[in-house]
Amino acid sequence: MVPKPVDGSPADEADLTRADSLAREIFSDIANKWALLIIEAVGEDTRRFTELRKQIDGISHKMLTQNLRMLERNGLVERHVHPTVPPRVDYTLTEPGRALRATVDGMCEWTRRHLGHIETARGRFGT
Amino acid sequence: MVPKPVDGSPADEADLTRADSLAREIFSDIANKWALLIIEAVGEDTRRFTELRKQIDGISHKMLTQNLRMLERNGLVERHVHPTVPPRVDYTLTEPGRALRATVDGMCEWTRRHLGHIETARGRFGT
DNA sequence: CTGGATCCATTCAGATACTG
DNA sequence: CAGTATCTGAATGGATCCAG
Repeated sequence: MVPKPVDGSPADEADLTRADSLAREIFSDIANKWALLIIEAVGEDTRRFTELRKQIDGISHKMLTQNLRMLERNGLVERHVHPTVPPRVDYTLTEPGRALRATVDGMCEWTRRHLGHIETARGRFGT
Repeated sequence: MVPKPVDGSPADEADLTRADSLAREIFSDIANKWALLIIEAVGEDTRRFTELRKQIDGISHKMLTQNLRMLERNGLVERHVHPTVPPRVDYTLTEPGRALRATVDGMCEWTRRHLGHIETARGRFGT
């Protein structure tokens, strides 16, 4: 990510470590199962809360809201509340969100492509 | 990943759900902070246990071994034990591991590119 | 040096109940 | 429908000790 806090010039050392720790924090946020699956699930469309809940399968009400808030906080998804009754909330990816999704697509594609290799690797490993 | 268990032809339904659940399991394995950071850290080179430990910073002895075992089990890293004393163990990425690393690179690049956007998004969000 | 095992605090995540 | 809050068991992760 950022090479390493090898030791910078005293002047911008603080900035470097701040940027670095921010990067690590963001990375930790998004490098989790649910966040990535949610980003995948929203896709190019606009999705409602319940749609996402059904689409992701296995995710709990709590984890979905929690991760959606986190993604919103980091500016990856946008939240549109329609002041109707019953309420309707639409989620869409922001531009950075869509950019991230492209790389997540890569991971999904990777998973599909290497399913076989992984299965045999597990066999050799002994479970 | 795999669209959804919408309902397949009875014949291969079992296979589909098996492949699907396997894919989800793998995705859950690798979509975690440490696994991705380790893959990044090993890179094109061959790395020793202690090198990784120093390079990743923040990772504990336990998490490193645990994740290395998991990555090995899934055939993403290879483990070479030199029967010397003191022992020396080298880790390298397998071909699938390197392929995955390419997509992880994308995520790192993404993080760098959008640091600014995220910081301002957080400001607007109110923390 | 590498790595397993154990103990223990913290965190996480599911279930449930309650609002607008 | 969407979301918050709380309670509780389960999983996580760090520290430490031991071994080849």
